[in-house]
Amino acid sequence: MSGVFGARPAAKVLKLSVVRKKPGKEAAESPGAKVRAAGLRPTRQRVALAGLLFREHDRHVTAEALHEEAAKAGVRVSLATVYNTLHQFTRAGLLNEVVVDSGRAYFDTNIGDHQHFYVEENGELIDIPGDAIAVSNVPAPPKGMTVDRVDVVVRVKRA
Amino acid sequence: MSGVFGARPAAKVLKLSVVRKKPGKEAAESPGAKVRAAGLRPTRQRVALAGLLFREHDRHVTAEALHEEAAKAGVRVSLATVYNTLHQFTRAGLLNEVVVDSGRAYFDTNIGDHQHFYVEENGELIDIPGDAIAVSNVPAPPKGMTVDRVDVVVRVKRA
DNA sequence: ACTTCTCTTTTGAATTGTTCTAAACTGTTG
DNA sequence: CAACAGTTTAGAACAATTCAAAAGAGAAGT
Repeated sequence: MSGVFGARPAAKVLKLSVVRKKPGKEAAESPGAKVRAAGLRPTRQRVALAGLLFREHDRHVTAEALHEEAAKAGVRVSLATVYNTLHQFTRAGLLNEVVVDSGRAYFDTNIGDHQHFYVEENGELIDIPGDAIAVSNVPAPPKGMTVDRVDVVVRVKRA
Repeated sequence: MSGVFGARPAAKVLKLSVVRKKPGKEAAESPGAKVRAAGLRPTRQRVALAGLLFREHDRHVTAEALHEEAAKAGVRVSLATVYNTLHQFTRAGLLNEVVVDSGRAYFDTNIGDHQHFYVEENGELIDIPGDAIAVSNVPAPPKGMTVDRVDVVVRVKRA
């Protein structure tokens, strides 16, 4: 693989390097700022992944999918790094892990309190607005335990 | 707008209940009968596994765990058969698959509508009485889709 | 710019949980 | 009890994820 900088047509490189701005406060936090705010070094791959992830507010990705997406965007990142990064972001509170399928992990850029529709047929995840669903009467957790969070998954299928 | 649960009109609060405890005839059904009733040949291994599984009313097992348990009980069954059997029982409505962890599948002998506490720390699953939790205002599923079921997982951790 | 220190990334192997395959086996029926 | 279809088995194959060792790259100091 050739070096990232220098040996490539300008268009591709530009897309990535233009993200370099420091003055003033951006309306939307820049990827770099987000990474830094999470207490992580803003490395090329973390910033790039953050850029892809937080472009939209409600994204649901698997590690594989993000890895592919990065590749298509011309970002060279190993799959292991994608996994590492997703977990680090999750630990840092930038992402939410959603469990809907034993077999693959989904990560959600929406970290607010909300729930999901899950279409098993094609593995699609759809957000349910946070204030839509209400769960009541959750019983007290077992002794010595506290509720970490309540996940609601509405499994849907073709009518 | 609450086009809840497919064709159900105007229901606002979903009671996730239907605790299905048969009053009189509890363990009346023999393992063999259960297997047969499910339309499966009562082979030695299926009957043995059914015997282990349905001894208690609320059991949560993984394939590995059941396989080990069988071994300890002196039943010689291959892991593949355990997997096959668990899936067949699930398809036949004798078991419920519970998704709480991307990585392993749990099977529950309680087939009534109910929910779970999940202790991530040790992978323990604890039943929440079926009529305890209520979920309200589930929005209408995407076009052409119907709600298959609503899963609620209360993740708990050491206080 | 150069060094050094530490944190990151990478590649590929290793693990884990689950499914597949082909051959051997066993209920059931005639 | 023969014959067939349904089952089981061991092990290979798989998919998703993690691990390990070595190379690479920020950050800070000089």
